[in-house]
Amino acid sequence: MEIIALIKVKDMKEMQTTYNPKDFEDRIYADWMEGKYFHAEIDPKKVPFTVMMPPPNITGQLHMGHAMDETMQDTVTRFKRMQGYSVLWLPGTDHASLATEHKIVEKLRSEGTSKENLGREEFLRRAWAWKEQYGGKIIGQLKKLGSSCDWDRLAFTMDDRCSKAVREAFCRLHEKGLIYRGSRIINWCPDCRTALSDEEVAYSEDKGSFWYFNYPVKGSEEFITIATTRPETMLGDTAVAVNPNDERYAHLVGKTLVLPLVGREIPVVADDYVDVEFGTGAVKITPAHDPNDFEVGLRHNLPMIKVLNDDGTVNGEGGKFQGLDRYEARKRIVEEMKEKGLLVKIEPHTHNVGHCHRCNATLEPIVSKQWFVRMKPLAKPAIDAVVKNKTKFVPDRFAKIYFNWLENIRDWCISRQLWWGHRIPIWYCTCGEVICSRETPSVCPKCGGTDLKQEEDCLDTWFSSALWPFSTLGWPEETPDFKYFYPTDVLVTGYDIIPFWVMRMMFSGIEHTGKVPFRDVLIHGLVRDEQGRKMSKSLGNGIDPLEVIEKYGADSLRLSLLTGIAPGNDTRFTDTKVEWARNFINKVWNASRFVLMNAKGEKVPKFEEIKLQPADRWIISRLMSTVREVTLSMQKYDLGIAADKLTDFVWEDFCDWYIELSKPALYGEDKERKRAQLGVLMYVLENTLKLLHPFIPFVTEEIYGYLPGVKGKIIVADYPRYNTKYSYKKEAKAFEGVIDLVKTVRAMKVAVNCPPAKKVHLFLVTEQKRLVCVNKNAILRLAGASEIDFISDGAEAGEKTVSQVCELGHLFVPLGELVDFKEERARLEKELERVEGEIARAGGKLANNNFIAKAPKKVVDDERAKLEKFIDMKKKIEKQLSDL
RNA sequence: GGGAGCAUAGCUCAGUUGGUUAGAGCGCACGCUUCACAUGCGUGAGGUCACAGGUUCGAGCCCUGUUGUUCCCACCA
Repeated sequence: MEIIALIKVKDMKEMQTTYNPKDFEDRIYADWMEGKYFHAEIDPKKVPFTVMMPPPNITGQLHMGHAMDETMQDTVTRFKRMQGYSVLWLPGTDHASLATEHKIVEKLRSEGTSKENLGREEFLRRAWAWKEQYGGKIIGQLKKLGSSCDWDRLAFTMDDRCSKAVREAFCRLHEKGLIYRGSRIINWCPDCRTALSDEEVAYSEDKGSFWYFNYPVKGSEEFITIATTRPETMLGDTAVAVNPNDERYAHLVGKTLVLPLVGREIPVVADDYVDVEFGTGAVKITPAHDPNDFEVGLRHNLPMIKVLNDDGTVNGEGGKFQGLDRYEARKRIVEEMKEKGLLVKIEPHTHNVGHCHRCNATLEPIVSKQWFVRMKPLAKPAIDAVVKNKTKFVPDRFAKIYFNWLENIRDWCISRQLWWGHRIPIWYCTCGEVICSRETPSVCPKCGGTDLKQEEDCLDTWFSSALWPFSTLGWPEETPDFKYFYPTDVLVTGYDIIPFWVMRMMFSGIEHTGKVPFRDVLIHGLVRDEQGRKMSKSLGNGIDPLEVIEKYGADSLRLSLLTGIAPGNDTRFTDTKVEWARNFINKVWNASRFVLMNAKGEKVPKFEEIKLQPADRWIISRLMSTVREVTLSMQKYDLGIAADKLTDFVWEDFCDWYIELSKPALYGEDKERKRAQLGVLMYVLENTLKLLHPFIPFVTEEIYGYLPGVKGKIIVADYPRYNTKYSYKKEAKAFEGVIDLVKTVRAMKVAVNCPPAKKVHLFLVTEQKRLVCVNKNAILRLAGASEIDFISDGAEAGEKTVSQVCELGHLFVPLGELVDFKEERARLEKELERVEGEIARAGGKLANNNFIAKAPKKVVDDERAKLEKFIDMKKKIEKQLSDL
């Protein structure tokens, strides 16, 4: 027997009796950093595997949703790294233009100043300081979680790399005519004072009112009654529309109205857009402040009168209402209309109102000159790529959501009236020339003038995020990184981000690089609170991942986030789940400790040279099928299933059974057998740790360090491979009989209230004598028995026995005074009833010719075997009943 | 109005391409100071898989419909 190692175990005293993550998590992470294990190397001999971290906003700190997102990515990348891929997980943060600027503006306000006071330059200086502070905080949190990302390639959406890519992408789109500037109705946030894209609007059902106003018809006593939810916009009315088929108003079409309070003369127009059934069937038309009215205005060539300033106050068009806030103006207008007798009625009305997804202010649709990306030509290839499976959604139902968005997409408003962000690379010359340039131009190419002014606006933050999969790799340069790592392999993100980001990366990647940016999109759900509510600031129900790490350790947090989850489904975060995870890891810790303690000072043989016993083959077989199942699940990104299979194996098979089964040998006299036993324990432990590592990296690395004969770190160890040589299917199946026997004895003892400590004598009618003999000591120990004897008939077990049919045969246990014949009879009868039910079920199936003819042979054979087994059981139980 | 999800044990959820007697955790009951672990061990109770049809030899799983529920999108001023 070859000796692989004298136990090197750092003194076992170092391993505490309970798992204490604080002892090692930070140290382990530092070791990984030190060893540069996260750094991705361009290695032509390896296959690259690339994941781009969705860059967290620098607005604050990581929440539970991030924790899950990052854990999933880390688990996948660690798995792939161990499988031998050249793994790049590229981390970064997002400047989050609007969100960050909003926060800084708020902060300035609390300091009694404003961004206007500071000026653009000083404001940007502050913003960069903010970035340093919060960006750094986020990175610290990612490290706490155990994220194995390549910090050498850390990116920021406004760093030089990304900025260069943004300018390139903008200019290319502009040159192709896919970016234009125009006056359109856009969503305007009067608080943030910027335009927003359609995707950034959050609608909510708000309670409001419906005001009915009379507009007098010019040169007549007649009125036309309109209804509105936003009276203040009447200042900008340039028509009233009715449905062309509406007989009530047919005579008024073409007539002129006098707009109350303003005095402007406006026409009555006929337009299909108007719903006869709704309101009064007459709609005031404010083309400058309503998207539908805007369209009506275009069709009827109506003037557009903008009545609101950027901050939501009434402008000069509003006459005496000028300068009032929109809501104050609303109040005054209603009052005046009432005074003039033009207010017909007010009805309560609930309607969907758009809010700024950042500051929640009620948005105003406003006509404004903005920059847009023409979406139709870009959407098409992005749809095709998913149709053709070049990019796959996991689970695939999210492809539908993606299609839904792209098929109904409107042009993307990309300009923001903000300072923090990528400034649009457009310059205006006094001669009227508009220059789009990658570099800051010094002269106008048209007139040669040098008085060039750069566009004040910034780009939507998602414009730069859209380039993330390749801008971070150096695009537009054909850098070695770009060539090796792009396209990326999988994008991991939540379903709520599909319209903002996934979709935009898709069309941007295809447009700019000619390739889809990622092969798979792994979509996960939201992390909710214990009651299933979304975690939010306003509810105050958010749980800080760092607090959980502080209390339970990062591994526990990670495992709790990955167990019991199904792809794409929301999950609830509960304390009991983390506790379960902590308990599980403690189990791993103690099982390891047990193996190592027993191995201390022993010469442990190589696994390959051990003569395996049935129990050994059983655990090896279980290990192998676990390796296979876990690997398959991981490859399909079924992390929840993989975690379940793995934890089941570790806790039940390895800890509850195999370790217990191994004790007689470990405590026995036979030194050789003891060493062999240790060899198997060590082998299973080592492989188990490797399988667990992607999920709970810290503790597995820590324990790995204690293993004898192991060199290097587990983070770069080879992932276990399924080996058919060790599948031992038949033997493992046979061994299940031993387990069943032990369980049967235990259950019998409990059934008759036999004290667990009382050793019983077992009598067994079986054909598997050898299997039982080999495992005799383990059986006696686990079942709490004193002796086991083979008999050929139950009578040999004596009087006052209880019996039970089990997989290995028929078990009899004399229990003397404990046996209550009445109870025993009842128990057997209940068992008989169950078995008869099974016989009826299986028999019925087999009596069906269609089943025999159409079901696969294996299914039929299994059913036959089952029937035989139950018939045999029935006979034995009946005999036992008659013997009683 | 359009789309998607969910409905399985008291609670929270798994359930891989349809195929043994539908699983887990927590909780519950009973019993264990068994020399790795009480963050533990053992045994157990608990489910007409929302409802109604259909396809199939066979349905928790596939199809149709119904009900309840959650979410996304669109939106009537």
